[in-house]
Amino acid sequence: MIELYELRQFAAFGETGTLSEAAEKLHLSQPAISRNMKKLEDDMGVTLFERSKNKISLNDNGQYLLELAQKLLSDAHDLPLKVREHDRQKHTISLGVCAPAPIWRLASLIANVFPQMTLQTEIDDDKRLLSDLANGIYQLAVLHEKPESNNLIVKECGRESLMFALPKEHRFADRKSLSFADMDGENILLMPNLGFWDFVKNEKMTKTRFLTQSDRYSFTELVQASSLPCFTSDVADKFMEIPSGRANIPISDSEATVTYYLACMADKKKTFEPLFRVI
Amino acid sequence: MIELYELRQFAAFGETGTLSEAAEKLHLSQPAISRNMKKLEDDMGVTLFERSKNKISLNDNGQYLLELAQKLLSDAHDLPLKVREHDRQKHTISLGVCAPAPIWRLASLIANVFPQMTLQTEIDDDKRLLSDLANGIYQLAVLHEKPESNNLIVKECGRESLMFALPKEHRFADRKSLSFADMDGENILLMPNLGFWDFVKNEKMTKTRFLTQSDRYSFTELVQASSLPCFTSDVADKFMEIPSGRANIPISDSEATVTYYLACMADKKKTFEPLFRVI
DNA sequence: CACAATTACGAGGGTCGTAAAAATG
DNA sequence: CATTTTTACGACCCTCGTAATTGTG
Repeated sequence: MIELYELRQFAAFGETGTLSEAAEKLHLSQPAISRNMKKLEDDMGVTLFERSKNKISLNDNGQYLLELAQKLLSDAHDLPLKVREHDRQKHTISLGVCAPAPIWRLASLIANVFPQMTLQTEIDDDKRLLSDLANGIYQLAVLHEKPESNNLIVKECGRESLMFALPKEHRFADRKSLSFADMDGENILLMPNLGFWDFVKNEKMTKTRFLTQSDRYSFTELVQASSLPCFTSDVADKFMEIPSGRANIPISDSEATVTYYLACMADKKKTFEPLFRVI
Repeated sequence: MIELYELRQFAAFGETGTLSEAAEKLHLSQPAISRNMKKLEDDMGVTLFERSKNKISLNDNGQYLLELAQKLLSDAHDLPLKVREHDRQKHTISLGVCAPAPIWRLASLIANVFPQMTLQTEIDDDKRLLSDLANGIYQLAVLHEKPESNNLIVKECGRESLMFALPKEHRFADRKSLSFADMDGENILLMPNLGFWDFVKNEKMTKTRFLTQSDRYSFTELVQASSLPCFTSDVADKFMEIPSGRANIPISDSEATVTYYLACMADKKKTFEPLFRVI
């Protein structure tokens, strides 16, 4: 019977070129490797080595076995990792979202309903969210358009209205509302990874120069220090620490207000029913 | 370190359902399996079993590991077989042919030029022969159309002219030549696996009813006993035992005479040069 | 009470290391 | 003569088996 330790030694030899180095690599003695290579050769039933009196090297069969052995050893190495990953998946809920805001409320709800589970969130677009929900990468997804599929369980989970956060001295600071067009062309601070909200940047405010700052902490610092407009929303206003001294002006465009929908596959209805009930 | 013997025991348990049966299957004692399953579980770092006091079964992780382990064990099992097959390939020349006739002469030539090699032949159509030649399944191929590719070494290796072998009492037995059309509609004995010659059956003699007999010995028996026409060729006439008492009538159609071409990949020119020289 | 799993302990196989020999450049 | 492989021999690890224990249907 072939055992992995033999293949490990064989691979070590194949990678080092001499029995001595292989032995050193594996913290074994040369004779041990020498013996086991003979045994391996015997088990394989064909020659694996070119042997001269004080030199040994792989022949064609050996080269071939080396490839196979490396593949097998790699698979064997991954085995515990895969099983642990499989186990970990059982204790994590993977949530895909189309924008950051829905996470804030859902995170605490999920933590309450499934106290022993850890939450893993990822931002992606609606299309990918739906397909990755179907193939099991996500157990839950938050979309901004109500999906029409009868193997999904769907429930509204909040709305969000985008606003401009303007410094008091801004010329529009006392407006009751603004449109995207009103502000288009200004320099605006922007936090990236806004999910589907990126469409504003790409479609509604094409003339605007956006200054992005990826780190969330740095971003709030920047907002405090700067006199540039930035975005906020009613949801952000409730859940996040808002830069003081700014006027939050609602955005009049219909696209600035969205409804979020939480979805899971129908076959997981029972699992997530407790969550859907408290939303 | 995980070893295969542990996975073998785990797989045996997974397939039998109880430690006792697994032990019996592997000719081991239950305690041995019990211990090793604990060790395996320990090495994996997650629980693999549902344990009650006198019942043990796979949990979800265990089920998952079972799949992975079976795959790995299967790969490990194949390892010596693959290496032996690889070794065998070094001692065999694989020859693809488009029809049986070229084999007869080539077989003895190859045996003379490469005495230590064994010859393996297979019949296939020209298209497959060329692609399988390129991807290394064949080292040599015999085609009936001269291939135009500059990474091939090609040389003519004989011609073959198809003939009808008619019993003396057949109405055409004293003809000097016949066309496919002349004989179309008769009942004809046919040996299958004729390679590209099948086009005759499929295109030239569509009205004919062919009686096939796959075994070569039975076929010659049948030919002796029967008074039905059959095919032969000038090459077959030279190399095979020909049914006596038959008239061999050449076929006048141009398609009934072909030239065969032996080909190998250009990078094997040196290997097969001795063979090409004697053709 | 038959059957399954676990625990405890001793036996044995096989893998390892040390030492020595042989061969090479 | 340093380096490498192979052979020989003894030690020890580790896996196995037997026997006993516990628990279940």
